Amino acid sequence: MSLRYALLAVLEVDAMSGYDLYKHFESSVGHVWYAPDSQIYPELRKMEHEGLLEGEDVPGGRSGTKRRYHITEAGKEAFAAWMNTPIAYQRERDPVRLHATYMETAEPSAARAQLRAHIGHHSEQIRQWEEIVHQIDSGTSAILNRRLEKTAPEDQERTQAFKRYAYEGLIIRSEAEISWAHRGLRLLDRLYGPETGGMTQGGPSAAS
Amino acid sequence: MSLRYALLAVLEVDAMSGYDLYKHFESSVGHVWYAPDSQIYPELRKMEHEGLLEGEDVPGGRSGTKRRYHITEAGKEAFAAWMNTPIAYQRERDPVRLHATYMETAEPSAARAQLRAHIGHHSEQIRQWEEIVHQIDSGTSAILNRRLEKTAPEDQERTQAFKRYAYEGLIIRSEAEISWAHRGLRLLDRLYGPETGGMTQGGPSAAS
DNA sequence: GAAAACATGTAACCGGTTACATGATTCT
DNA sequence: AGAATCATGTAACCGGTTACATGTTTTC
Repeated sequence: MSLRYALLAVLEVDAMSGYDLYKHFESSVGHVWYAPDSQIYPELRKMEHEGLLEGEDVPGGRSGTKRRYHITEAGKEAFAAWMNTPIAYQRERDPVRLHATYMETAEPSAARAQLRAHIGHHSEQIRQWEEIVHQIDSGTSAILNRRLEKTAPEDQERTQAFKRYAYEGLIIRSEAEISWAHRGLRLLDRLYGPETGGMTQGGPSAAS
Repeated sequence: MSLRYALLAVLEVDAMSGYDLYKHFESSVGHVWYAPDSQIYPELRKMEHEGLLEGEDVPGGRSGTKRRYHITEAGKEAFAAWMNTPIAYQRERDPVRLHATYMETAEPSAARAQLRAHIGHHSEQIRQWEEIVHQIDSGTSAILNRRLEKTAPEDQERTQAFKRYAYEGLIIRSEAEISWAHRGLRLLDRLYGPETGGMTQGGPSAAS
């Protein structure tokens, strides 16, 4: 249900085609709300039908025409209403914790691999997000700059601050995951003994 | 896709009816993987059809008969295979961060309410989970004890340790959310000034 | 006598995933 | 000439949500 608000958020800055939005999602909003093209196109049509957007065929694109959507007053209102409405919390459905709950039934090597993959995944995520935080701080984020151009000067600091704040949240979350996974690796060492039969010596030396 | 593994995990300890499982989900696995009864009943039928479970009508229940499912060898294998397979990470879809990204467009009071609700929600979660951790530690968790009865003595410590570990993960996660939300409240104070027009004085006094 | 718990479902719907389809254009 | 990019979709499927339906039995 959030896809449409992600789309509205982007379209508040600029009118765009479905393809533009799809590309946009790969680099900006997509970091917090992924959507494939096959979901974006029908959703745009639906939103147009509901009066949140207006589309017009412009002859710009490579192949004849493309459909450019711009946000309507109703669309702006819908977005503002969503922003001022508290989020409804979903009930827990956490595959990682479900898996961990029964780890005694897994092979220790598979459990270790799982936790290492968890660390790897979240480390990579943090790396990406920190890059973006850096771009936000240094004013080198093309997408944010585009948005700031359309923002009243007195609101620019806030716009920037909240973008940064959202990415900080992602980073904090992933850091918590990593520290939990390290704890899990130590637990595995305690319960099954330190890993045996490594291929090479000189693995991670004692570093807390 | 994880529902069936949650069901298999429970049925490894004991044969049960759909209703038993539904009740069970409210108190144990449901903490990491919620499922409503309307999803459990058809899934059990499906799993029976696929040979992971076998069901028999037993005349026990209040109203005539009930269908009791027990896990088959194929079911045990499917669960073991799942346990030894790394989890596939889903692409980001994070309503809280999506919301935070555009917080400059919300009314400051709504943004504050949002973050306070976030803190409230996760505080309550932590409270519940810590209670369970305490039950695990003190050996007063009926469900865990039931499982431990069926566990080989040399595996009991591990079983207990991983249950605790999973709940620790939930707690760590929520703690990270709370600290992020506090940071957000401080950010709101900085950007809009401290909250005005409170109804009562003597709100939260300076406590870090 | 009413409410809660036992017991099991169906049906409509929604959001999201994966795969397939098509065709032009621009870059290498 | 072939690959990548532009551009837009459809269709089948899956997992999950919400609401509705039904009837018994136990507890207050």
